[in-house]
Formats: sequence, C-alpha cells, structure tokens
Amino acid sequence: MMQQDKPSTRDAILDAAEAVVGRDGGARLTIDAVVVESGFSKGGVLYHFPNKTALLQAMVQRMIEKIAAEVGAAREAAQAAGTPEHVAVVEAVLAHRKTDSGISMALLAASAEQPALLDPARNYVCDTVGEMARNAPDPALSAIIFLAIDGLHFTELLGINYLSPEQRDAVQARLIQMTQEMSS
Amino acid sequence: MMQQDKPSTRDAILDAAEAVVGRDGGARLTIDAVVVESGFSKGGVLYHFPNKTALLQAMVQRMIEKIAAEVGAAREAAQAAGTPEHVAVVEAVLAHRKTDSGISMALLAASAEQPALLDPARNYVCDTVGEMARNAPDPALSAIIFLAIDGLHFTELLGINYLSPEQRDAVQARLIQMTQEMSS
DNA sequence: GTCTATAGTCCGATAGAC
DNA sequence: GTCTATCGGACTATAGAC
Repeated sequence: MMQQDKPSTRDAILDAAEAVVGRDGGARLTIDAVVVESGFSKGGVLYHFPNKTALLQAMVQRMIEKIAAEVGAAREAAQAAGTPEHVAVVEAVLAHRKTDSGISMALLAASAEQPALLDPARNYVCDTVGEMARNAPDPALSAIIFLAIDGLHFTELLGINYLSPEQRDAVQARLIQMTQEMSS
Repeated sequence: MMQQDKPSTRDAILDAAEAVVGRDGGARLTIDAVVVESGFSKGGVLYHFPNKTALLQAMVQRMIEKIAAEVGAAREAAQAAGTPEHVAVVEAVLAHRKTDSGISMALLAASAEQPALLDPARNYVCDTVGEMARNAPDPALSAIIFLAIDGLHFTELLGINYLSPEQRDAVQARLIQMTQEMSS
C-alpha cells in the first residue's frame, strides 16, 4: 500500500500543489498552476500523476497520514503515561487546527465534484473517532465533543466566526475539561 | 433591499438551479445545465442573472431566508408559549437538517471559488447564533451545542458518518436535553 | 523521466434578431 | 424579455521528441 521509492519529484509536486491551493484557493488548483509552481513541465507532472484526480487523491492521502501520525503519537504517549486516551486525542485534534492553511477547504471543494475523493478520510475518521466515541463511558457526550470540534474546524474553515477568538479558546478549554470529567 | 416585482421566471430559474445541484452535484451546476433544466434559453437566463455569481448569490440568499423564517417562527412561538427560546432554536435548526438535499454542499463548493458568496450566511449566523450563545446562561456550553449541531450538519453533508442513525438520534436528543437543563 | 506542442472539450459571456 | 449563434478563454489530456 505504501510505496516509498522516490519521494523527491512526487513530493515536490505535492508541495507545489499545496502552495497553490493555500495561496490562490481551490478553484485555482489547476495542473498548469502546479506546473508553474513546481518548476517542472506539464508532461513531467502528468507522468507522476496521470490525471488531476490522482493528484487530488495523493493530496488527501498525505493529509490523512499527517493527522493520523499526530493522533497516533498522542495516543501512544497517553498509554505510556497512563492518562486517558480520550483527552489526548481531543487535544491532538484541537492542536492540529492551527497547522492547516486552507488546504482542507480546497479538498472539500474538490470532493463536491468527486465524492469518492473523501473515501480515505471517511474511513479513517470512522475507524478512529467512531470507535472512540462508541467505547467512551458516555458515548453520546463523547460524540458531541467530537462533533463540536468538527464544528470548530468547519466554521473556522468557512470564516463563519460567530465566536470571538477568546470564546473559541474558552470553548476549547471546556471541551478538554468535559473530556477529562467523562474519562475519570 | 427586497424587490418582489416578478417572482415567476426568476424563481423558476432558481428552482431549476436547485434541481440540478440536488441531482447532479455542485460541479455540474453550470449555466447550460440550468438552461436545459429550466427550459429557458441561455440568453433568457443570463438576462435575469447577468453572470454565474449573481445566480449563486441569489441561491444563497434564498436559502438563508428560508432558514431565517423557520428559526424566527420557532422563536416567536417560544416567546408566546413562555418556553425557553434556546430550546426552540436548537430544535428548529436540528429539524432543518432533513429538508436540505445537498444544496448546501454545492454552495459550499462554490464558496471555495468566491468566499464572498457566504457573506450573507456569515452575517446571519453571527447575528443570531452568536448573540444567542453570548446571552446564554452558560455561553461556552451554548456555543458547544451550536458547534455540535454544525458538526452534525457538515459530517452528514460530507457523508462522514462515524455515527449510526441511532447514535445521531441519541446525540440530537441529548443536545436538546442539555439545552433545556442549561435554560432552566 | 522529462520536455514541447497541441488536440479536444467545456464553459461563461456577448451580440444582435425578434 | 426571450431567443439563436458564436466568440474567446481555460482546462485536461495525449503524442512524440529528447
């Protein structure tokens, strides 16, 4: 499943794609733009990614792997420390919020064209978050906490800020607190 | 601000646009598709909406007016009945979930191209939800409830169902319960 | 593996008749 | 106010040289 052989060009193209999307938005994510940004030629780019869909899939996969790594590390650290995994995961997911600069918005937009693009993301979320919520002491409350985090992400992504930064911080702290109370 | 003069053709075109988007998805929402769906000609459609952006803006506005009407009615009913407004609004927003058939997904995708498209939605949400959360007995908890509802909407919209329908119902009931406890 | 050049498609928008 | 016809631009993808 994981082929590692040549990260150089392929990853450089993906970096360029993310740069385009972060700077110009999802609609401007065209193969030509990636070509210009990466410095490679069109034929070169299309050699590594036979079509635009393949490029988008690779972008999604990369993002999932990044998040999965962060969450996975948090869970292992919590297990080692003997602290509740739930709290660690909530904190990790909340922390990830800052690293994403509009890239998810582009992938969101792209998934409107091709819903299958989000399949890997769906699978990952169902496997991890769904399992955690079901195994929680209070499944409904756990689900609400994860859903609220989703709400934070999406409203922030869309610029729907009905909460001030201070209120967002307060909400974040409260979510962690609720998770701790539930886990104890 | 509101011009009502001739709802006939204009609304028919908007209906056609919603039909296209609900059936074929946001990427297929092209002027030509709306032309075919509505039965009018391209020139005729572009007479009422000089460009595609104008069409999208009108779609957004229409949707907001619909939601605002539902929420407004719920608030008035609650005031008349002397029950907590918070509960009524939460119930109304949760109920609205079923009426939307993928149209918001299209507008979401469109907003990736033109972020300004969502400005009316941003304003409405900030004015109503933001105010309610701030005036609640427990602002942070109120915000979390609204955010969780947002999470429900978006995850459903994207097909990220880490919750079974039964779990979603349980979450929904729990959210209403939390709102009642907070408002009492 | 990377390049140039170009074919072929789709879409938004305009012009002008009726 | 509604129509037909068409332009010009942007994009994906392919073919073939190096």
